[in-house]
Amino acid sequence: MSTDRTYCGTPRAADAGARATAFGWVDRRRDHGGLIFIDLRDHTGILQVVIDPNDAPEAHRAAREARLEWVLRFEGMLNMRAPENVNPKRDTGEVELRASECTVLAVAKTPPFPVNEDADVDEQLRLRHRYLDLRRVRLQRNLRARAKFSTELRRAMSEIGFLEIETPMMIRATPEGARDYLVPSRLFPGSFYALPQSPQLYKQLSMVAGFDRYFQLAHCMRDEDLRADRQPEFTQLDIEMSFVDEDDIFAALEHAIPSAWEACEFRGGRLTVPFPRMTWRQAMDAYGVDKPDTRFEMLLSDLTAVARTSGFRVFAEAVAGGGIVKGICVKGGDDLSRSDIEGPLTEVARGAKARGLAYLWKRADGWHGAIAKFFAPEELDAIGTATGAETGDCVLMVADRPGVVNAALGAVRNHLGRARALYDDTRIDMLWVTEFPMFERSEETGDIGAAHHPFTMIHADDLDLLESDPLAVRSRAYDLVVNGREIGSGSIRITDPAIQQRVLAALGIDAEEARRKFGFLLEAFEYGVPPHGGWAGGIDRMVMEGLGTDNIRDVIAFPKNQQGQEPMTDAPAPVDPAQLRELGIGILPTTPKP
RNA sequence: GGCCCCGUGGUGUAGCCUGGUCUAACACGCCACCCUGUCAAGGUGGAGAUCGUCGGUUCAAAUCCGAUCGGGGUCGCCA
Repeated sequence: MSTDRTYCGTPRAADAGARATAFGWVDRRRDHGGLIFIDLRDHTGILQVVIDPNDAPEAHRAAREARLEWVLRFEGMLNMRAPENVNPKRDTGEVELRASECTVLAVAKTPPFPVNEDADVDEQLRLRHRYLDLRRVRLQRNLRARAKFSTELRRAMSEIGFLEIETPMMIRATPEGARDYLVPSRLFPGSFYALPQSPQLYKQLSMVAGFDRYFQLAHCMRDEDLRADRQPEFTQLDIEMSFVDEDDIFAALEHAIPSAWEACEFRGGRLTVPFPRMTWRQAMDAYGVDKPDTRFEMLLSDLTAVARTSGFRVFAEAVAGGGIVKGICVKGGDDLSRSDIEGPLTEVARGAKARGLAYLWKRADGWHGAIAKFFAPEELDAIGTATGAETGDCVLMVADRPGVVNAALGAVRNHLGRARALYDDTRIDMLWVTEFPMFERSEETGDIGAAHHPFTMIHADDLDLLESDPLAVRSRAYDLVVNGREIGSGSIRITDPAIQQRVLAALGIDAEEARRKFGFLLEAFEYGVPPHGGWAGGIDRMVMEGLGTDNIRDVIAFPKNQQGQEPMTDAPAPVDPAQLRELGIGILPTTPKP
């Protein structure tokens, strides 16, 4: 049926004069009573078909019945259009197919939303008819871009000696990390597989097996609440390498990601390699966040010294209580009104738990603002010097615990960057953030947990702090950050059993528990483990960034909604009781709402 | 679980703040007829909405109040 098929988007002036057969969906029809024009659409584009009742009465009869989204086959002659009929808005606008035959391959109901235009439609409805949504130009483009990105990543990884190894989808539940999706075992009632949150342990075992350079476009599942950039199942570029340090891993990714990125012409962009590096400490100090958006300046400055001795009690008391004071300088911020600052900006700062936002304007005649009177002239000068404020600028300050100060100013900085358009939207800043802390304390429980994971190697200089001051220990974990978003993370792993044991001890995991949870990994390491490290990054998020969309569902063919349901197939759904019985599973009665 | 936003014909919106003139408007789509060079074709006519649901206030509710359901965003969560 498809021999000699002419794709709708392809014919050009040079093709005129040939017979052609085209297949596609009706994008639009214009029925003049006599002549009928049908815009025939496939994934390559749109071709105008003319059906003239004098030439082809049969075809005309068929075309008269046709409606939007019907599937048609046309046979005819590709003709040049008369000059006055050329449509310059369309790639195929110089030609048209003069139909001799028209075959209706399928009729279509009136679609529930327009397929032939990029209208905003309720997302639930789009998901219910995802096949129609995917038929639209935008998702066609997104998913084709994604496929190309994946293909190019595979090609680039293979090119530098990486081997793609598939790891299992049904594995042992991991005790740490996100909530697992469970799969019941029929042969072992009461026992469960888990779907992988990542192939972490398998890829490390591949290193023990001597595979040396592993990669996979790995599907991962995590049963956590969803966000605009988070789906319960997602795809990672997952890599692991033996006999390497950070430089080798960065170099591999600085080959693969830019190759794929540039092949896809994402944001017209070439990427500059190597990607800049910054330690976690530098990121926190200067940007207030561990995923800095380096597309614009407005760095955080430390004002603790000035604040300590100032007459502004809010500042002085914060410092006396062990807190810090930092500020950012908003260039040209003289246009920020008191209500701008006390309204939206303070709201942003409060969102990060800050109690308020202090502000000073530097004008030609000196410093202004409600708190200016609490500072001595030399203190104001010091603030100006530290923040780099000049006449016409505004300084915003927060005093609190270091964590709150950084988070609040970091959030205000990002907000202002966006609101004041401080960067060029086509710009792509990729950077490595290195030397993350090894441990962090849970706000809720107060317990110490692994910031990355328990197999992350300790920074060589900090080994001695492992027992005395674990929270000060730096790890050899790193993130890749793009325009202020984290898209992936990795680490050099621990392969020294003594260090591993000390890390587990710091986490409060004793030898017995360790054997129970990760015994197979620790045992494998006893048989000759190469030093190794790796990284994993979200393909979905990279493609989002590349295409400039904020919604992860726009780069996934069949995504779930925010409740984790798929409205098209209506999953999840109850199953037959017999199926449950076979698995030895009973359903508890749901707790009635009070 | 908390907070914020949204819910009006098939689709997208207006109307809601300031209740009555809403017997709910507009565009697209749909149906019929007319129309031989359009390309967001055009013309004429038509069908299609108890305004998410329930309750309350009122002489009167799309409009005000409460609850609830659905969707989205976000915080928690995501080693």
